[in-house]
Amino acid sequence: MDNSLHDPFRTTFDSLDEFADLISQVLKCPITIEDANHRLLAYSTHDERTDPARIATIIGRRVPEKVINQLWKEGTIPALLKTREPIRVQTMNEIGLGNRVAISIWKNEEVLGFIWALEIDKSLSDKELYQLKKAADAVKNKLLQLQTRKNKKEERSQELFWKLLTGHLTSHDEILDHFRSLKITPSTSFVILVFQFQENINRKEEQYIMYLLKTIQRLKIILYTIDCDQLILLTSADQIKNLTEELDHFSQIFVGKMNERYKITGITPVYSGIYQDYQKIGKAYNETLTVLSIKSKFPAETKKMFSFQQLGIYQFFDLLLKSRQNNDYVNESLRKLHDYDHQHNSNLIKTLEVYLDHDSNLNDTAKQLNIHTNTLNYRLKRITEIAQVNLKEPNQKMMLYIDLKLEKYHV
Amino acid sequence: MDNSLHDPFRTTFDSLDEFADLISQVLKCPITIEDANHRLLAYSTHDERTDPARIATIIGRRVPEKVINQLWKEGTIPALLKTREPIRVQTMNEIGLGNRVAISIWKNEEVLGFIWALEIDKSLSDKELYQLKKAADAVKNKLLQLQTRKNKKEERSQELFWKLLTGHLTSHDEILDHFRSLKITPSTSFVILVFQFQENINRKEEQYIMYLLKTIQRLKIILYTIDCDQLILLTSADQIKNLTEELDHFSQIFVGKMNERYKITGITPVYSGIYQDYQKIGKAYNETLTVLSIKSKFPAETKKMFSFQQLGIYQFFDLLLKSRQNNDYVNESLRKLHDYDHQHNSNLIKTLEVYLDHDSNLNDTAKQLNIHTNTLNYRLKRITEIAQVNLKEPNQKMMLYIDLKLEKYHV
DNA sequence: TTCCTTTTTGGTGATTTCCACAAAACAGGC
DNA sequence: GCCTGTTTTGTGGAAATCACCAAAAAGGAA
Repeated sequence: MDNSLHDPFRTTFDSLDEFADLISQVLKCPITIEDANHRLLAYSTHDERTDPARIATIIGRRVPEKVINQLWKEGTIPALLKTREPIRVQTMNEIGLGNRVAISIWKNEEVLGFIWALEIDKSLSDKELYQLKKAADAVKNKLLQLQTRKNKKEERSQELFWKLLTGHLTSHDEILDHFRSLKITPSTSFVILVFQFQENINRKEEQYIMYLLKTIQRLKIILYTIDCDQLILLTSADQIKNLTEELDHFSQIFVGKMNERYKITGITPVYSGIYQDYQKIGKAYNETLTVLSIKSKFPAETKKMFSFQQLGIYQFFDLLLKSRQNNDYVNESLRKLHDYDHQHNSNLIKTLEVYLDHDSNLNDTAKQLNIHTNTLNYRLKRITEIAQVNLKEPNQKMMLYIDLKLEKYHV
Repeated sequence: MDNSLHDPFRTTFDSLDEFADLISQVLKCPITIEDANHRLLAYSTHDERTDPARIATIIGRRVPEKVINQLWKEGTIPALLKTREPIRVQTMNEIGLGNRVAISIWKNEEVLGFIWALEIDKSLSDKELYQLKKAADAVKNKLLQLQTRKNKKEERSQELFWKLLTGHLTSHDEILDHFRSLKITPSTSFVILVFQFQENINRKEEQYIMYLLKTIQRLKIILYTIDCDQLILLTSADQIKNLTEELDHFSQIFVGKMNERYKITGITPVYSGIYQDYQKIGKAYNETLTVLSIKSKFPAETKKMFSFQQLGIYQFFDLLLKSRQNNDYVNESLRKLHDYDHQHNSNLIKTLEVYLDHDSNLNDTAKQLNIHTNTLNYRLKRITEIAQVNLKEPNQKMMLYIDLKLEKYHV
């Protein structure tokens, strides 16, 4: 029938792969179907011509991160998220991407996925582009089904995650059973990663987050959930050499992209230590909450600290602050230095603080203060005289450092 | 009468000075009368011959400390405290002491004071020594009167001291009034000094203590009292350059002499910071009690710390310990190092601790550990690798130090 | 045993720290 | 203004630190 010629996709099909092959046959080019997060859903096998980007996508079952990044930068993805029309992409050799056409799959106002058609030897004609659009329309219900199935699984895994976070699962075997039933391979060591947002996360932002989590492929995320203004992740720490660096990097990318792509700012990343025992997920989660709480109290000093470990002395800061305030104790040494500074317009306190901040390194300190090394030496000598302290005693030194930092919060 | 010739001292006299002159006339030599604590009570003026030690005693209204020390070492004072017979002392030029005879003044089993007779040109005959003994007997009642008068004053000053220690006197003027009425000149700055004994201080020990306090002349003691197993002193901090050193020295002498002279051991000295405001005596006292409490909890690490200031980080030690135990947190870095030490029979933990104890000084640390500097350097490099820490970050370093110390108390 | 890795020790030279001394700059009081 | 004491900067030399390399010693696994 003429009708069937006009729309060859008005037919039933069992699997998405079958449908990909159908499109491929009609358009005479290799076809790939992805979900909204650039995970591979199906690909045609009928046509063996392809390019490196497509191979990588099929092998990894998702579009490589650098390809996604490039497509964002260069505008393809933003365009696909706006229009229902096909978008043509020019060859980008640096990421192994040949000429192709993409179209987004829509359900109401939401993008469910994408269809990619490689233009290996020839460009698609306008008619073929129209057919592609029809294909995108035809596939949407299938994708919707997949999505709801995935949503159900997601719900179950979120439930599991919350049980773990709140410490409701105490038996190791029970936990492993849950993982198995959700087809999650548990890792031998893990880290809890929390992103604190400035405001509660709404539906739209949640989609952005999911998109980013799926497309940033640096860390393996086992479970995730959202709680008001927090994004909580359970990530695997297996086979990562420099974990701290990796976590820092991941957080930085996440925060950076949330900002540049969606203009969401003020996200604070924080992570727990590494744990092997899944019963300790609750503990790890509490650790991150503690870090967030300390960071919110002392934002300036803890700016560059993201884990409990890194907090160092700030782990105890509110405890110390409270103790000092209760005993209304003043560090005599610091008082004397303050007095001296006041009377002589000097800045011994500042000198001491910078010196201690720089781990008693003369060169660095002098450089930071823009003074001669000998001047610094002289000042330090004066400090030991006036404050009656011995800067070679780690104990006294630490107390000075801590009291210096505490002073800033004496209201 | 023959009787009066035999005992020329059976007579009444108004003042002790008058009596000293009487003895001097009878024995034909200069006479000095001291109380049990070697404070000058009276001296003869009839005979102008004398020696440097006597001059110094009269000028300072007490026997100089070094003279007392010498007389203890050389056995005179211990002998005087045992026998009621006169004791002869040979010239000791190094302390300006000429030949002389001394006798102790007894009331029942207690020594109330001493009479000194200088043998400038001639030695006292046996008859004269016998007369000296009679003089000592005659003067005892006068001394007893003085003592009870002094005791009353002491009682009043102790009462004042307790009021100050417990913070019952809040008005500055009121405090000054009390001082004036007790004829005590208040100093502009003071320190509370507490000696913690191992057991309650009994009557005999109290006498020893009073004796030592009166004879150690390094610090000016304004008020003192005894509370069960504690000796509490209010000392002036005026006109002392290096107060800490002075306090350390005083404590050391006190503890040393209590041991060598009276075999009382296990005394822990402790002192407060310097305060100007007499209303803060209570605060200063509490400070010393805190120090004592911390020292009793962590005796090994706080061995050489005697003031709150010196405690440094140990000021918070029990707070930190409690916090760590509550959160059952383990420092990952230290755990890794411990693991490594265990597996490889190494001693990175020890190395790190000594290094931190020595304020990151390579030379000192290497010397203490009996290893080559390069070995130490190598180990430190390994430590940073294994523990994943940056030893140039004061924050991390401090946390390591603190956790290292805390570990020793994880039971 | 040999082989391999880890650890210790030694040596060298560039850089940094520490110390003493002195000249110059500066500030405050008179 | 001048005087005095404090602060800054400069110089120079001894000691310490740091970053290398390399040889020797130790310890473990095949």
